[in-house]
Amino acid sequence: MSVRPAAAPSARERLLTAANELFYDEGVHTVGIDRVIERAGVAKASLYNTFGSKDELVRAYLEQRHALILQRIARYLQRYDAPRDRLLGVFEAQGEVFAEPGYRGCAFASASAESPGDAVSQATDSYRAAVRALLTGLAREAGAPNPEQLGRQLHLLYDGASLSARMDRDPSASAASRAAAETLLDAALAAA
Amino acid sequence: MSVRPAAAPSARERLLTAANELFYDEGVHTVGIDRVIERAGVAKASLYNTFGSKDELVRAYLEQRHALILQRIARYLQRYDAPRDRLLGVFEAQGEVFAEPGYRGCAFASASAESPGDAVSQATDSYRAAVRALLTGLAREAGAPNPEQLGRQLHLLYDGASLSARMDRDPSASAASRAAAETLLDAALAAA
DNA sequence: CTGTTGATAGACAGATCAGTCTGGAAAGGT
DNA sequence: ACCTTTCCAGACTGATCTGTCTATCAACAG
Repeated sequence: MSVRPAAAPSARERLLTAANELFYDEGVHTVGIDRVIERAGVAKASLYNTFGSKDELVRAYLEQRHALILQRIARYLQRYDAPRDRLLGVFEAQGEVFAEPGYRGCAFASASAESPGDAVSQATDSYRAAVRALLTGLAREAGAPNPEQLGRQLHLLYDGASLSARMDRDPSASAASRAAAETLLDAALAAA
Repeated sequence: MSVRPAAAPSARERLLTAANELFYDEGVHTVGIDRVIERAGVAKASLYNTFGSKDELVRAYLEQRHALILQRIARYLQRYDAPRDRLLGVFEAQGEVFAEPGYRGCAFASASAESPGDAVSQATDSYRAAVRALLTGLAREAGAPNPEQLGRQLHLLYDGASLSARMDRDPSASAASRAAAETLLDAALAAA
């Protein structure tokens, strides 16, 4: 909202930063309100004035992650021109994320398992629809005869890779998913 | 242990049954000890004498599910002879599970997101290793030149299907995963 | 009949959580 | 200088959770 040049971040921004770190690292359910406001250096009343409830703070946390993830992928795909490379680049971008030291799996999958509720469900549905649209669009650009079908299969790989990277503590899941995506893409193009 | 013909189930059995229903339906973290013992019709002291802690009860719950899931797949695969059909049958079996009314995703993925800890981690690692071995073995029987690689890719699809079926509330994820598995298998065999 | 074993019901302790409320301080516009 | 808005610090409520402990009861072996 504000156009502050480099001033102190607002209470809202500090809360979102703290929530993002704590919720992702330790889990939405494990981390209490007190931990968040302590790290943000903010009064409890400010949190409830700004967000209304913990559920809504969680929603804002997920919406922020949604935006950051898609930005990151878009930035990564800029380095490629060929549609085929751009499609496979999604899985390479995932590999970068997996390799980061604090990777703990898909924030949406974790949050929806930890604390089901309307706010989390809505944020999750929105994120998943965006990923699906991205993959379907890339499949279309790559010339797949049935982009919806290929997009869905790629989404399965995308989900499976994030789950596997977390549960097996193995970032190389992205290499396997990239290879599988390549196979699926080639098969789809061959059938055209 | 006991060889009772059809007598009353032991406290341990009743606890496991209650834990299985409640933990899976509502989440490991959400359901308290009191709910479990109430449904099992068992005293709290009996639970702690039998399992020692909630974490160990969760471990027993996951180990029970591990055994039941693999039994179910094995039973399903008995109807097929051809290695190719048996491999793809894993994804059909998954589809049966997805279509059940109370399906809420992979119990291991949920539990490890909800309550990380040694007991859950160990049970999860064991389950994932078993699934990986199953898929790799089927890939080998089907004649894949690199069964480990194909098994891993199939595991990605298996994980992705369970995550997608839950998060999108769409049991047809298994049809997409089966189709993708078929494509991956054919490509692996063609490369042989 | 009696002593032992194992189960039951439930109170209790100790900790933690979300959310409300009070009281006061700082900042910024007029 | 004043006033309004925003923010901070923290006490407090009521609920919930795991795990322990006491006390009672039933069955059964000797």
